[in-house]
Amino acid sequence: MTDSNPNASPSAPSMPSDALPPVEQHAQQYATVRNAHETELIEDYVELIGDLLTHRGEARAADIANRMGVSQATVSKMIRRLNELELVTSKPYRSLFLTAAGQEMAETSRARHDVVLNFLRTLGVRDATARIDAEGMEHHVSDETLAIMQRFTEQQERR
Amino acid sequence: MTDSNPNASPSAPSMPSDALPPVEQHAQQYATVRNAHETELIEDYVELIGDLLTHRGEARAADIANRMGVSQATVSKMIRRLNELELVTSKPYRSLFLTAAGQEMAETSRARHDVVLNFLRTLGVRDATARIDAEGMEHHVSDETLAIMQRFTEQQERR
DNA sequence: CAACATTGTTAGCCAAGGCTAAATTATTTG
DNA sequence: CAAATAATTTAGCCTTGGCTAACAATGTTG
Repeated sequence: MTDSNPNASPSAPSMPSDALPPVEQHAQQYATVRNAHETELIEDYVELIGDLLTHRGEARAADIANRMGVSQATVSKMIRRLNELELVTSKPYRSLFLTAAGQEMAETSRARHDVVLNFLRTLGVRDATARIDAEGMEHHVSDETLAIMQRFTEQQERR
Repeated sequence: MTDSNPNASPSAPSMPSDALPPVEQHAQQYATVRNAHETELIEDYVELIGDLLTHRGEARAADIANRMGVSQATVSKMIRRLNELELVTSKPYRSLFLTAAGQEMAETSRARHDVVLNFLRTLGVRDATARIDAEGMEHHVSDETLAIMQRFTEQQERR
């Protein structure tokens, strides 16, 4: 057996470079990230479809492809998946709609996204940068952290 | 052509739900995220190997597998990739070492990781949560945001 | 030092998420 | 309303990053 001393100095509260966390905790961190990766693309598509429906009245595959920056073929394949997951309904060659589950996911994602984006802006990050960072961070922020970000943003606004 | 009005109300500074960003910017956001995904696993492995070398003196495939929470076969395959990318050197059945490029990547990743982790702690996020969130956020935080996080943490500490 | 346990590698499978090229369906317009 | 254009889908390819099972090398210990 290697790694026989799994938790040398479990928490050295804010030093430059901590010791390694206990094996189980460490593995849990990575597992959480892998997990997030599985759902995040799905959420991004659903969120985008929701936004297109809200702001444009319809969500066409071509628009999604343009905004995602991928080929139409990729979008078409993805829509099939979203259909299987019962997040969208679609008739061939027609615009998309969200199921109830899809709408809920879209709203949740949108809300998280907004909290993160506004938090970054409040911190003083430039708008374009904040948008890029928020897109990536959105799926990796726990509910706990999200709540703290929200509170922080509100406090700053109340100045 | 659909989506013919690409930038209705380009920036409404901090309202609950913004309008859609211009198509090119929107595509850029997603492209940045996709890009990050390509490198982040590599960086996580390299960072972990660096940490194991620092704190344990050696980096064995079994330890990596345990800490990553994946099978040894997966690690073995990954090590081959890291070798091809000239980030690590390895002899069969022996411990790993980082090349100069690998060391640089490990240090950079570690530094980013620490900034994000300490920022979250400073915000008031619980340690275990902060560790999980930092692991995911690390690869999606721009240099600009990172600098702001660093400054924020330092300011709070100086109270 | 032989047997057993641990560690590492290889082969072969799978799903996801990209792509291009070709075929099909809708829509617009001369 | 026919022809041209645009949108969508399908087929087939590729890479990544997981997995299990079988095999090979190394290390440990009775």
